[in-house]
Amino acid sequence: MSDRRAQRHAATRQEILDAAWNLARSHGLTGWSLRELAASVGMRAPSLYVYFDGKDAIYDAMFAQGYRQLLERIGRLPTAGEPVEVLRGAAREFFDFYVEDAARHQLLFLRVVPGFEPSPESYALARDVVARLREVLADAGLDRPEAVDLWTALFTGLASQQASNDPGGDRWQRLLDRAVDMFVASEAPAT
Amino acid sequence: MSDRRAQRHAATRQEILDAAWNLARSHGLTGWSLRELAASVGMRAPSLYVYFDGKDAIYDAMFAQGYRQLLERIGRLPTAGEPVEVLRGAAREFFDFYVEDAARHQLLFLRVVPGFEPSPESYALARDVVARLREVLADAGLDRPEAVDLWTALFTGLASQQASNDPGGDRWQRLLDRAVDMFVASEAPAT
DNA sequence: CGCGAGCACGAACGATGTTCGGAAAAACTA
DNA sequence: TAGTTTTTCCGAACATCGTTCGTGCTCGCG
Repeated sequence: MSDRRAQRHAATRQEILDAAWNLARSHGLTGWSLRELAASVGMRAPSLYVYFDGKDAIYDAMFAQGYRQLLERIGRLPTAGEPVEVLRGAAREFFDFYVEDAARHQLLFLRVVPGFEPSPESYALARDVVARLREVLADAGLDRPEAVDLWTALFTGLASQQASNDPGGDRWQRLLDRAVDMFVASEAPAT
Repeated sequence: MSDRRAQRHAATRQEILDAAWNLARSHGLTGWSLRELAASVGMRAPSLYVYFDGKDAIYDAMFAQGYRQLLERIGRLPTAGEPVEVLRGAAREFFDFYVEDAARHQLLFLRVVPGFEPSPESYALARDVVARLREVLADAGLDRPEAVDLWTALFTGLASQQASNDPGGDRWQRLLDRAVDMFVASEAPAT
């Protein structure tokens, strides 16, 4: 029952989400209003409350969608091969994901939206990403518990810097490889 | 001439800034209004425009003040001694500064305030910090140009994680030392 | 047909940052 | 001291924001 309705419901929800992403990319993650978003899908602001409980619920859906995208990308990462090459591939994948959409990076990894806290269900997706990353690092020989913390801190910070600094050619590529070298070097000769 | 006036002016500006920091610490960096801030210093909102051009100007003054504090702290860092110990001291100083005031960390290193861009004069202070950090790292043997980028990315990221995760005893201390080890290890045996 | 559920809207509320004009107070000048 | 100018402060108001309420509208189903 109510199949048609549920389908139309979901479709329009996705249209609103897509429009919200477009606004976030063009006007900044928090630089758009519900009235603008509604207008961009041919509605008025109150009608959005049929599909979402409020603006924070929209951010929450975007948060979940972003982490689902990341989960899919790192799920395709090859874990076999030379460890340092595996790590370089992972580093590049993370960095690209961070950099290719500044608004998404701010929503997922920085805490840019003033009142917003992700829901438990959305936050679980974020923890899935950390778990998957831990697998990748462990397969490459980085099995210490703090490796994943250092890794995420480093690459989140690097991506933030790239967003605010000038893109100096292949500078970031070299920086990435050097960061991976740092990880590998710290693992090899230590205790 | 107009000494008395200028002095009172500056004093009240500082009172407003202090009250803004208190509000930022208790209600969140963006969780306060001009009306609240004015009330906390015995004024009404429009009167704040005598001392600041608007809310962003207040954020800008806070931004400059925060970087002046950091500049003073890292200016006192000892640069003589065993390199790894110098680096550990610097790491601890940076991390402590980041962590001891979450609102300040968000204002200075993350881009949490929606419309705010620091003024050129305030941004120059941020570049002074980077320059000073470059000196410290170079004195300790880390003189590659990308060292400072990796350093700031790593510690900004670690501080952000600490702010959102649970404080697990001396876990962060070990993480810091391990990060410094990573830097030193990457410098010693490489090219 | 009638009816109930889902959808969309206008109007409005409280709160926000900001502007304007005028009143009070302070500082300076003669 | 008296007059004038500058500085400080505030009430009122504006546009915009997220959000709520009440009301129609349009379907599909009996």
